[in-house]
Amino acid sequence: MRYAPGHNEAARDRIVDAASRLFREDGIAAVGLAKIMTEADLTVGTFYTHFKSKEALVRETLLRALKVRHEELGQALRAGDFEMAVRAYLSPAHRDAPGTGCPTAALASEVARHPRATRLTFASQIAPSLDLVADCLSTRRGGVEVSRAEAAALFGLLVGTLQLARATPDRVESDAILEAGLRAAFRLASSDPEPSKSTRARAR
Amino acid sequence: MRYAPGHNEAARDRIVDAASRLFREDGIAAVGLAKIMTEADLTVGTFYTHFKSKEALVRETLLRALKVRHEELGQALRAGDFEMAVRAYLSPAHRDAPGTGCPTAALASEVARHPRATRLTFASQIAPSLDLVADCLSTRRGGVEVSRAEAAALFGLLVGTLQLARATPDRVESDAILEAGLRAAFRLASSDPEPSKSTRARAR
DNA sequence: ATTATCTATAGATCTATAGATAATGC
DNA sequence: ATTATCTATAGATCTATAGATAATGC
Repeated sequence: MRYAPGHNEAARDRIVDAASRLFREDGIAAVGLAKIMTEADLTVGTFYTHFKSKEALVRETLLRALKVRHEELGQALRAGDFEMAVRAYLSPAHRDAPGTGCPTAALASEVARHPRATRLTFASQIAPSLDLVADCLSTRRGGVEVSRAEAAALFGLLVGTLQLARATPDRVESDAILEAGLRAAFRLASSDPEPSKSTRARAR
Repeated sequence: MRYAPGHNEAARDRIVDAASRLFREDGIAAVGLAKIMTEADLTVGTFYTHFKSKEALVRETLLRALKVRHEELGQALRAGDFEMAVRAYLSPAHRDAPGTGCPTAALASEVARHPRATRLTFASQIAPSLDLVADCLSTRRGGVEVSRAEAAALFGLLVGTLQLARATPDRVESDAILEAGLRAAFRLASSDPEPSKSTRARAR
């Protein structure tokens, strides 16, 4: 080790932090390495002493951003504040700050088009968060078993609703979507039983 | 008019059709005009006799793809087949065919980063579909008024869940997400009342 | 001596434009 | 005569690499 200890790690961290924010703000395909390296106060050439390829950086940013999110979710849920966590997710503040917000809402559809290795990284990192949500749902519903997939459906609601709110140019309508998403999320998370066949038939 | 009547329109249609599919499959930023024009059996230079810019083409593809989707949704709902429409949306077939599938699931997060004109096109085209869904929900819930935003929350569930299923590399887990999404969608669409405060309190 | 950085560049691609060519109706 | 097409190219950007330079520990 010749440069000061931690020098390499510090530079690498700056690259990941810049990429993590830029990818979420502008999309992975739309952000070039030059922009990332400039934000990290380095020149482009240095990139490849830290990462094998842009795709390796993508995996690293997903890894780190999803880990950070998982920690925050764990804290919120251990505090018993499921409703607060959902409210924060579907808040105007989150909608307006994609760069520091949920990586899934910002990048899921793009990740779906990336190589299998990247999708595996993504899936392995959201799994623990989904399990936390599943446990939380299970408790709220009085102990009934809740699968990871069922947690994914609730998460899907949050992700999709946030995306629609972000794509909606009218602020008032966008706010209304966030609030309707909140009500729907609480309904899904509630302990109410599935609707019976007779109730559904009557509703037609 | 000197070329055969309809010549211009036919070429323009081929461009929009190719772009519409490619954008949904690979993302807008990831698809170049050269690829689109090759798929349309033309050379790049011709692009600008049909569109002012790539962004104008993006607006046109959103316009057309969302119109097609709206017609299909209208047919399904007029046939009274809300459940079938939801099943088709969260089907493995739809998950595996993004190029001809829902433009919102494929492109919403990217559209959110595009210029206001593009977002306005997007919003104005999904609005009628959301209104159809709102009417359908209203009927299913016995006539209670349902807002466009509430329909957007249900739509958000479908969009987000489909995206998660697409990003999930494990086929079995991906299928499970689609099925959990279905159950959640039917629950949101049901006539069951909102959970009461006491029920929610008990669930903790 | 080692290693992270720099400059410089390769080679491909991107959006967009200019000017020549080909296809048609008047 | 008009217009959609073609070829060719400008100028910027993209990912990635090569080789020189600077920063440190031994």
